[in-house]
Amino acid sequence: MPNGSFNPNNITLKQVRAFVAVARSRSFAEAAAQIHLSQPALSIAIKTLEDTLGGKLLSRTTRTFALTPEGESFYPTAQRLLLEWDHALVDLGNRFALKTGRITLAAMPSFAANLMPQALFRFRQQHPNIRVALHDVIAEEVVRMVRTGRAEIGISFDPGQQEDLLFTPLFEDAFVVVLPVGHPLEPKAEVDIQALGEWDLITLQAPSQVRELIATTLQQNQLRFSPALEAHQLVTIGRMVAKGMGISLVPALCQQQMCELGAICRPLKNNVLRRQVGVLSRRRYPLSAASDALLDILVETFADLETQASD
Amino acid sequence: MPNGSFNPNNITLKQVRAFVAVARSRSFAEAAAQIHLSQPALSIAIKTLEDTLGGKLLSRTTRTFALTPEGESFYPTAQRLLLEWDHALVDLGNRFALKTGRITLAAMPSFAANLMPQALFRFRQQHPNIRVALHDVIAEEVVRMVRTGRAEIGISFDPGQQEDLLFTPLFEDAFVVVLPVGHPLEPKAEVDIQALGEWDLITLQAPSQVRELIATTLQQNQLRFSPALEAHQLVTIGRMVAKGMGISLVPALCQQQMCELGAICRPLKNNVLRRQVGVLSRRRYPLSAASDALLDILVETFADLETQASD
DNA sequence: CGATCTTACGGGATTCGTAAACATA
DNA sequence: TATGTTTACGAATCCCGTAAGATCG
Repeated sequence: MPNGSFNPNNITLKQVRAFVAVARSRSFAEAAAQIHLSQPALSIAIKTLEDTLGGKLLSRTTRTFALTPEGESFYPTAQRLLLEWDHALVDLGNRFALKTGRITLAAMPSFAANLMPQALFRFRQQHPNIRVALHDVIAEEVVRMVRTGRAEIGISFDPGQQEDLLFTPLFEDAFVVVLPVGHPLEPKAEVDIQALGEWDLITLQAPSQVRELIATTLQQNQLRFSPALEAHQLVTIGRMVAKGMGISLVPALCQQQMCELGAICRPLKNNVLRRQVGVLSRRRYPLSAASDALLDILVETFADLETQASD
Repeated sequence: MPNGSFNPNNITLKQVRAFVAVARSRSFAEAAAQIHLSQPALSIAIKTLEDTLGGKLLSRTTRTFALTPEGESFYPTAQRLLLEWDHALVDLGNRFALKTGRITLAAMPSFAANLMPQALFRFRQQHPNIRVALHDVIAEEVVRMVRTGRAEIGISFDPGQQEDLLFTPLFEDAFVVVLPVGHPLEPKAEVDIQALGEWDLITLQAPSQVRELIATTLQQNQLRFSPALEAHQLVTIGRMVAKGMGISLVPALCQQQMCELGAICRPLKNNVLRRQVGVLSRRRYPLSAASDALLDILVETFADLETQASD
């Protein structure tokens, strides 16, 4: 009588859904309507399921209906598992549809403070239910976080060719000179890097690529790199410059921030100090749908951005 | 690009099994072999699943393999739910195959003590992994337990036509007279019911169908039913008879038990006191596969059993 | 006799495997 | 270039819906 081969692999979710529908409504006809199936189709689905299992789940005649003890014990289990399936699958669908999800990203402070807000604003307008955790850390830490997977994507300067990292360039950021109001260099539209030697330089304290880049570039121009003052935060540097304690070099990204702190920015002649800014991600580790969408927005918003100094 | 209609109902267990296999083995080829599918078939299964969900679960090229974040988060869930399904389905299959299960049955004491053991022995020989709980209670309680579902099947006298109960007759049990050794009636091969009036009668104390049946039958034969002694247990009655304190009437089922207690049994002339013994179950409540099997064995073992008194 | 489930059967969609094309390290 | 995945396509299977049949109360 039984099909012979009992194999749980052959059992279909549809069959179990059919069983649960029948068990719930206690009627084939009603259940068939509920799951959008003709009565005979449902009948066969149940029969096939029973044959595969090797016994009856329901005892039905034209006028009476009952679950067998086996059906009775399977019913709540089936119901629970179907619910869990649906929950898992719907959740997955929602992630792909960007209706839920979570992004962890890292960005260097200059970007995080000055450009990220507008990108995140657009992103959250389009996908209000995706949570975003933004880590604003120095460029080196951005790289580290992406490399170790603590951040899915990161924004930093180009870390160069890396076996395990992928860099998507956004734009080139030129460094600008930060001056106090009334500084002798203020009248110039552009500042020659050679002119910097005369003034006290204020730089970032921590060892960083930015600091290295400045040091290297100055040395390439026969200037000594001997910072008069050092600080950790851009804000501090801006304030010190504004107070007339010296001049500084910062990414053009920070120019508005510097102005707000009371300093003045001037571009370097020939853009002699510049660095590629872009999005970092892990090679061979695909992005989540949400991060992918954010990446799109970042590219769309900032690709080929002009970062020239201006008042 | 996506299929358009996201519907968890369309997702197949087979597809999820395919995904889990690929995620586990990190290779389409190996996974295909594991689940007995050709590589292309598996490829399509994954693709269909991804299309239905609306996004990628795996990122694969010919040389690299990785789960997407969505796939990564779905993998353990899918694995767990598949395991739970298999467990539930295998358990169900085992019940139908009588490799596991549990029966609760009730039987009146005369049957439970005298005939049930051999039936259960056969049953457990055939199905050693099915647990059996036997309630030996008086016939009325058997009926009550079956009626309320506390026992799936019961063995008792025919309770008569009942709306909610089904009675499967096994055999007819004739009552026998129980005498002490050396009693004046001992020489007779059969005892006329009229002869009983001269002796003290020992009966069951509790109100029961058996007691009622005896009372009614005696009265129909113009005899008074006034038990000299009453007891609760058959054993007690047997002992009292053996001691010469009176005679008794018990189902022929108990005859061996009575003999062992030192009493003697004689049939009643014309089998004037008899009752149908059979299996009780609930109408409209199908039996479990296990109970069904036990019912088969009961019928096979005891149908049309001869219960005549003999030494 | 009426309501309800099951069987019969033809059409359509799905799924499979083989073979060829394709893509990446 | 070699390995592993995807596309192409014909064949087999499965699944569904309509219509007729069976069954129990």
